[in-house]
Amino acid sequence: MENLKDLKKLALFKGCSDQDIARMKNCFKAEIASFEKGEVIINQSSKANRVYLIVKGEANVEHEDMFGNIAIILNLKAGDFFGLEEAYADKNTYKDALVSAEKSIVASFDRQKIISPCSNNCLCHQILAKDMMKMISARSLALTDKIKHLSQRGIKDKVLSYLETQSRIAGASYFDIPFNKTELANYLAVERSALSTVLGKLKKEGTIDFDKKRYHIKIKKEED
Amino acid sequence: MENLKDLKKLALFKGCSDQDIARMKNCFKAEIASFEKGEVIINQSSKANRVYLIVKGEANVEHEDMFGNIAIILNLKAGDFFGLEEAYADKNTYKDALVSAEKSIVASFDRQKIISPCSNNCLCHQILAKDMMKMISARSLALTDKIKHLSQRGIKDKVLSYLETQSRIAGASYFDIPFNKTELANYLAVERSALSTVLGKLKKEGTIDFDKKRYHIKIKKEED
DNA sequence: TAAGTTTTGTTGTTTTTGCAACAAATAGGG
DNA sequence: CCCTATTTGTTGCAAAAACAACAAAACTTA
Repeated sequence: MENLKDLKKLALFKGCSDQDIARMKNCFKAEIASFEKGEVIINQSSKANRVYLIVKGEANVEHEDMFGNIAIILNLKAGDFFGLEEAYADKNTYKDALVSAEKSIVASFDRQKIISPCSNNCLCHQILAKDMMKMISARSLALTDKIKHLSQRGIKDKVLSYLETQSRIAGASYFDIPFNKTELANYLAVERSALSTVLGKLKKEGTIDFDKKRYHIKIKKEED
Repeated sequence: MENLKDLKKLALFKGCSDQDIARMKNCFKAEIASFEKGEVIINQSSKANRVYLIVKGEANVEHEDMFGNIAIILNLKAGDFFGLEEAYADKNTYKDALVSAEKSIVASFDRQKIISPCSNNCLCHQILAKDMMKMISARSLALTDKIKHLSQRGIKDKVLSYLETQSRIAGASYFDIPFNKTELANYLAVERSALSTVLGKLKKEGTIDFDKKRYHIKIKKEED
């Protein structure tokens, strides 16, 4: 199984030997599958009995509301989990779907095995537990960030809030974002065409510049 | 310290004896303080070296953006934590403020002590660790819910999304929400007066009814 | 490179929201 | 019970966003 080397690339398993990983795969009843862009990895409202790990590629957590509108809740990259929260919080269905955003490899594990302490106490299972805690916390903070963007009045403030955060994360005024314009509109929960108009205005004003997925904040609004 | 009996009321300490709690208070370098409505418990951007537990009353996690607008990110009740995510994710400043929403009692603990395993392994410290995991996960799911509401286009859809979720949580078509109209407008990140108008329209239409903080969903929109 | 598909930009119309100012209702305190 | 502060509802106006429909550009791939 050559997927093993993809697993080993993840920071999550940095201290683990091949044997460790093989044992954990067995211990967690791991399964690995690959998906094409746009393929649904797990459906909204389905039974939450496994935990998913993005091994390679990207996937989006998406929510479809009662009118059929789809919102991208979160963009997951290699090393990110889906379904961990449901496992720990004892929820038995997923409220959102997981959709492959590009060609991806996804591992899944038995939910119960993941959250309970390991019987044959392998060295890195403890580390894994701590890492998962860290990841859930980080995700929670990321969600808070997204709420901050969505709480802005108006598209202009929303997009600037988002871009400033991305800029801060990148530590530079030039940075790439993981969304194209359509996806960004979904992420910010605004009309794509309206977003396009606002972006064009900001570019003309000289506040920002962008090309494809690369952005540049030229004028940073000063804090009060 | 009569606050001890408030602590004991929390589900968090359900299995713990007085001695257990006393020992943990010592072990975690606990401090307890009370706050009036509107009082700031912890300021946005301050050093994240403690973890806060709402012992009694309610507090809101609030974020002030660069223009001075304040958004209520989350409403915390007795038993809820603030700052746990920062502790686990190794962030050293809080991105949001914690503000007492009514008369409240808040305990705080040493961040490092909370996230590392207990030296004198008290029975319930392990349980506590698992409970915290559960709470962080539950919060993450709550944030996802909020994102779902904020992602709705228009105030009408936002408020209906929120009310339906509250109804589902309550398991009834009649339910109380923890916000007054002004707070609800903040939570949903919309103009208070516009929200008022929309609520009035929904009431007149016969879709919902409400009085004070009690709401009733009369007509449930069918799924597609 | 030509054809088809996807993404992005543009524009005009309609609807909704934000905003501001004010009035009515409610809650809280002496 | 009255006074005051807070909350809630209302209205008109201006601004912004949703929506729809289309055009241009960019990316695929045969």
